Amino acid sequence: MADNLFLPLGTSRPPRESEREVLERWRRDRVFLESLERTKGGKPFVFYEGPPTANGTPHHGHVLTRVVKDLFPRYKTMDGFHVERKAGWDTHGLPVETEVEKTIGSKRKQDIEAYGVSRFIDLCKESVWKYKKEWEQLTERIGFWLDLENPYVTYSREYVDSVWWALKTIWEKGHLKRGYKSLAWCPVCQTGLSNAEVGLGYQEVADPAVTVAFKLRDTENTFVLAWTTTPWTLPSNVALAVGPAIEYGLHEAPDGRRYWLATARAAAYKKELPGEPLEKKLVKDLVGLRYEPLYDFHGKLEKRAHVVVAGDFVATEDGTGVVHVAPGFGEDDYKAALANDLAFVQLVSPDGTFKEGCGSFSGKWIKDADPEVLRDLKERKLVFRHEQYVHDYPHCWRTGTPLIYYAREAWFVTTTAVKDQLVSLNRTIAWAPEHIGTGRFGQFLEENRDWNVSRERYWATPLPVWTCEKCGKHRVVGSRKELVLLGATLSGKKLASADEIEPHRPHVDQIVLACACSGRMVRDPAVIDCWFDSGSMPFAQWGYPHVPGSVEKFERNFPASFICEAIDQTRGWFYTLHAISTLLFGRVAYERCLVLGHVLNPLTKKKYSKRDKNYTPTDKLLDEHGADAIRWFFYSKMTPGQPVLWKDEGVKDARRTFLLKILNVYQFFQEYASIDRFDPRPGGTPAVPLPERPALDRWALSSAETTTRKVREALDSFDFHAAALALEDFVDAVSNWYVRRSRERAWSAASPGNREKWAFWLTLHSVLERLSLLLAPFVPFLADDLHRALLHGLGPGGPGGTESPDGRVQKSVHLERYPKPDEARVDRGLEERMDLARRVAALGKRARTDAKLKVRQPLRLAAVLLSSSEDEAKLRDMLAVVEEELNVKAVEISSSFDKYVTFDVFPDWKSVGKRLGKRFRGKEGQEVLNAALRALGPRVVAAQVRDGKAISVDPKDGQGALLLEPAEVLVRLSAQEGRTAAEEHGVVVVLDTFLDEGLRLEALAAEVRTVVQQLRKFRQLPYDARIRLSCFTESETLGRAVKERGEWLKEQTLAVELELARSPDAALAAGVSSANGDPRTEGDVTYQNIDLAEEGKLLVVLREASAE
RNA sequence: GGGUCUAUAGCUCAGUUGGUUAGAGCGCGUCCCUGAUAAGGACGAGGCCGAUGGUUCGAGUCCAUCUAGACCCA
Repeated sequence: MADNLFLPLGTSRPPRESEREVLERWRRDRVFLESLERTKGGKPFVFYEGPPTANGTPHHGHVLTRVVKDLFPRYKTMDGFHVERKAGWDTHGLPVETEVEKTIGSKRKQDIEAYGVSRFIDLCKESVWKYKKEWEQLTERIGFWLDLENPYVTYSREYVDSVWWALKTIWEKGHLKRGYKSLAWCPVCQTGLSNAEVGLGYQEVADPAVTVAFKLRDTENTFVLAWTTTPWTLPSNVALAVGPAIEYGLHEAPDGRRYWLATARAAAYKKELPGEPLEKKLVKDLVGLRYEPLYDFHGKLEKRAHVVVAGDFVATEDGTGVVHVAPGFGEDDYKAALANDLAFVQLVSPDGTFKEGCGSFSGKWIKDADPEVLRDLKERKLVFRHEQYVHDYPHCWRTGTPLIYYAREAWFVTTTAVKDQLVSLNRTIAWAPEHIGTGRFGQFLEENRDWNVSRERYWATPLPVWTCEKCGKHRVVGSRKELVLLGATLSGKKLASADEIEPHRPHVDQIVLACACSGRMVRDPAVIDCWFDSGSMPFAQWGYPHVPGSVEKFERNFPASFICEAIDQTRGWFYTLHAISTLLFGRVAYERCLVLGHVLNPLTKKKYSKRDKNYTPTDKLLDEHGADAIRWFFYSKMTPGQPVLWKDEGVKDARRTFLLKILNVYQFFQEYASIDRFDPRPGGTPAVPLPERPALDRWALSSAETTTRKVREALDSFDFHAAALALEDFVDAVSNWYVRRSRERAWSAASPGNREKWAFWLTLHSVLERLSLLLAPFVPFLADDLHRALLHGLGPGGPGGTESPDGRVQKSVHLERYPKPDEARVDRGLEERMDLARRVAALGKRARTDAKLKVRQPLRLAAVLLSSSEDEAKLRDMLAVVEEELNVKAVEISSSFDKYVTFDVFPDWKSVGKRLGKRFRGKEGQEVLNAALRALGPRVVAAQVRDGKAISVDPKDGQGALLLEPAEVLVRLSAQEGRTAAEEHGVVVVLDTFLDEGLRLEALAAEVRTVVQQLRKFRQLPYDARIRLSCFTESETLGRAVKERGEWLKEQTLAVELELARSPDAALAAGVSSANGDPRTEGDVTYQNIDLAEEGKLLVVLREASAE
C-alpha cells in the first residue's frame, strides 16, 4: 500500500506559491491547449474577448472582468463545448496618441506635424505594447485561459483590411454618408475634443451676452428678440428657433418698436418693455415668419434661410425663448438645419478666424471680432440689450484656448436607417441583468443617432475613402489588394502588391487613384473611430473575408454565444458590435451579454480607472491574496450590473471562510484517512455500498447532488452569484456539520469490520472529489490541487474520475467533465430531515447555554415539541444525530409537556386572506379574527388542528360564525419562561437537567480525556501513537470516574494501559515530586496536575507505549 | 438636464409569485469545544427595510413622487 495515496496540501503556505506551482503544471502539461484539443468535436460555445489597450496598467476592474470572462468558458469546456478564446488588443485611437504626445511634448496637431507624422505613428505603434507584459501576466496569474499566442491586433494589416471591407460594404448598402458634425473644437490645436477632454477644461469666464433684434420682413417695425453669448456666430445666422410648447408675446417699446419674445421671459426685459403684451401667439403662428439677415457675407443661398423655425431644444431659462440658429457651429443648430432644410453658413475657418469676404471682420480672431460685431449692430440699432455673462465655459485642456462648437465635415454610418432592425434584434439578446437590454441599451437604440465614424486624427485605421479632386466622386476601397487592382500609385509609381502598403498614415495618404473622369483621387485624411475597429472584431479577428480560411472561421464563430464586459461598454463595444453586425449581416453579434458593474475604490466609492493611477498594481494584489481568493471574492460578493466595493478584508475573508475551510476539510481527511491507510481502490480498504452507509453519509452525498444541480442551473443561466452561494452553503454543510458529526468515526479503530469508518472515508473522498470538480471553473488553482491530491496518488486505475471523458483520472481537473446531478442519489426527504435536525440541535445548544450546561456534560433527555406531525415524522429518523450532537442519552418527541410550552394560534392569512380579507379589513380587522380564534383557547384550537378538525369561530361582527379549515390555522409554540427550553419558529427543545452520578462521572471522564489529549498534543505525539497513562487524585469522585470509565478513556486516548496510582510518586514513578498546573515533560514522562471541575486535583502522567 | 440602477443590522449583502416572528457573513460582546487546533461551534446585542403618498383585507416586496449615491449620456 502506498504511503502517500493522498498528497498533503498545506494550509499555511502563501497562495502565490501554490498557485505558481499550478501554473507551472498547466504550462508543462499544456492543459489549456489540451482542453481545446479534446473538445474539438464538441459543439462550439463562442466567446469574444473585448480587446483591452495595453498602453496603461490594468486595475481592479480588469481583474473582475477577466475573472468572470474566464468562468463560463471553463464551465462550458468542462461541459463538453469547444470554446476558443482568442485574445485581442485594441491598439488605435486618441488615448494612444495622447500618451505619445506627452512623451514628445506635443500639445497640438501642429506639434505632431512638426515632429513628423511618420515618426509619431511609429511611437504610437510602440506605445500600445508598453504594458503588454503586465496584461499578459495578469491574464495568466488570475487564471484567465486565453490564447495569448495568437491574438488579434487591431492595427495589423489583415485587421485593417477587414475594417475597410466592412466600411465598403456599408457604403455599398448606402449607409455611409457625408455630413456635418458639431464638435467641441480647439482652434489652436485645430482638433475636436472628446467629452472627457471637454470636461477637463472648464473655466469661469465673462462673455458678452447680447439680445439681438431681428427685423421681420413683412411686418412694419416688428422684431424678434434672440439672445446669444457668441456674437461672432451672428453673421452665420440662418434661422431663429422657437419652442413648440412656449407662448410668445408681442410687446411695444416706448419708442414704438414692437418685439416678440417668450412671455415667460418678459419679466427679464421689464425695463425695456414695461407694458403688457399687445397680443400672444403660440409657436405655430410664428413659424415660417421671415426676417431680414443681419449680414449678407454669405451671398446668395441655395436653401431656405432667415426664417423662424420650431425646435424642441429651445428653453426659457435664460435669454428670450428664441434661439439664434447658426448650423455651422452648434449641434442643435445643425440638427435644426437638417430638420428644416436650411442653408449651411460657416463664415469662420477652423483656425478661429473669419473667412475672406466678411468685410472688416475678415481674418479677425473670433473673440476679437465680438466687440466689432456688437459695435456694428449697435450702430444699426439692432442690439436690444448688451450685458456681461459670467459662466463656466470649456477650454482646451492643452492650450487653454476657449473651445468653440464648430461643425466639421464628417462621415456617418446611418444607423438610424436600420434603427428598427437594431431594436428588434436586440430583443433576441439575453441580457444579464435584463434591464440593460430594455433600459440603458434599449433606450440608447430607441434614441439612435447616426454614428460619426470619422476622426481628424493620425493613429487609427485610415478612412478608405478616396475622393476625386476634379469631379468630387468618392470611392470606398475594401482592401489593400483592391487598391493594387485599381492601379493605385505611390509617388507616381504603380503599386505591384498589397505588401507594399502600410495601411496607416502618413503612408496611405500618398496613395493616389485615377478617377473615371481622369481626375486624381486622393484619400480623405480622416481616420476611423477606433470603436469601429473593436466592433468589427467578430470578423476582423480572422481577417475576414480576405485571409484564406477566414470565411470558414468566421462562420463557425459567429455570433458569439457569450460576451462579458463592464457596464460602461453599453454604448461602447456592446453597441458597436451590435450596430456593425446589424448593418453587415442583419444578425446579432452576440446571443448573450453579461454586464458587470464597476469595482469601486472603497475610499472614494468611485470606480477605478486608468487615468486615476493610484490603484495597487494587480501583481501586488495577486501576491498578497492569490488568484482564487480574488476570484471567489468577486463571484460571491458581486451581483451582475451592480457596482462592487473592493475590500482587501473581503478578499481575505473569501480565503479564510471559503478556501481555507475547504483546505482544512481536506487536511483532516488527508491526515486521518492516511493513518487508517484508507484506500478506495478495488481491493483496498473495505468498500461499503451506498445503501448501507449511515444516513449522514447519504445526506452528504445527496447534498452534493443537490448542490451540483443548483450550481449547474445557476451557471446555465449565467448567474455566477447564485452558483457561488450554493457552493458556500455546501462547503459550510460539509465542514461544519458532516465532518464534525463524523469525527468520532474518524478516530475509531480502523478494523476491517468498522464499516461506519470506511463508509465515512469513502463518502468524504467522493464529496471532496465532487467539490473539486464543481469548483474548477471558479477557483481553478485550488480545485486543481484538490483534485490532484485526492486522486493522483491512486494511479490511473483508481476510482474517481467518474466524470472523466474516458473514465480515467485526468491529469488536471480542468480536463474532466463537469458533473451532472445523479438524481438517484438525491434523497430530498433526508435533506429536509437533516435540516430539521440541525435546527433542533442548534436550539438544544441554546438551551444548554441558558442552563450553563456545557456540551461535555451528558444529559438524560432532550424533549422536542413540534407543531406539525410532518415535522415529527421527519425528526423521528434523526434522533441519533440529535442525541450525539446534544450529548443526551435520549431525544424524545413529545406533545405532552405543557408546563414548558405555551401555545398561540393565528389564522394563516396567506390562505385566509383571499377568502375572508374583505370581511376583516385592515390591521384592526385582522385582529378581530385573531382575537376570536384565540378566545377559543389556544390549547383547544391546537388540539383540533392536530386532529384535522375544522374550527368554528364567531368573530361577533354581526355576520355570524365561520369555519376555519385546519390548514388555515397556524399554531405557534413558545417556550415558557425557564432556563432549559428554547424555541424558534414553532420548534421547542426542552432539556432534562437532572444529573445523576453516572452522568457526572461521564462528564468528569470527558474532562480527563481532554487533559490527556492536551498532553498528547503538548508532547507532539503522532496522532496514532499508543500511550500508557497513570493518574493520581485525592478526590474520590475523580478516582471513580477514571476507574469506571477506564476502558472508554483508553479507547479515546489510544492508551494501552491506564493505572490509578496510590500516590503521586507512584504515578510518576520517576521521582518527580512537585507537579503543578501546566503540562511538563521530563525525560520520557509528560504530566500535568490540574484542577478539574471543582472536584479536586488530578495528576495525569503519560508515557509513550512504544518508548519501552 | 436626460437615462439606467441602487438604498434592508456598525460594514458587505440575501430576501422567491405581496402573507403573521425580515435573514446571512464580517465586526463587536459572552460562552463552548480542544485529535481539522495559527482551526471550529453556539448564543447575544444591533433594523420605523431612504422619505412621503397610493394600490391592497394585507407592502421590505407593486405604483407615484421626492431625497441621496453610482454609472452612462447631454
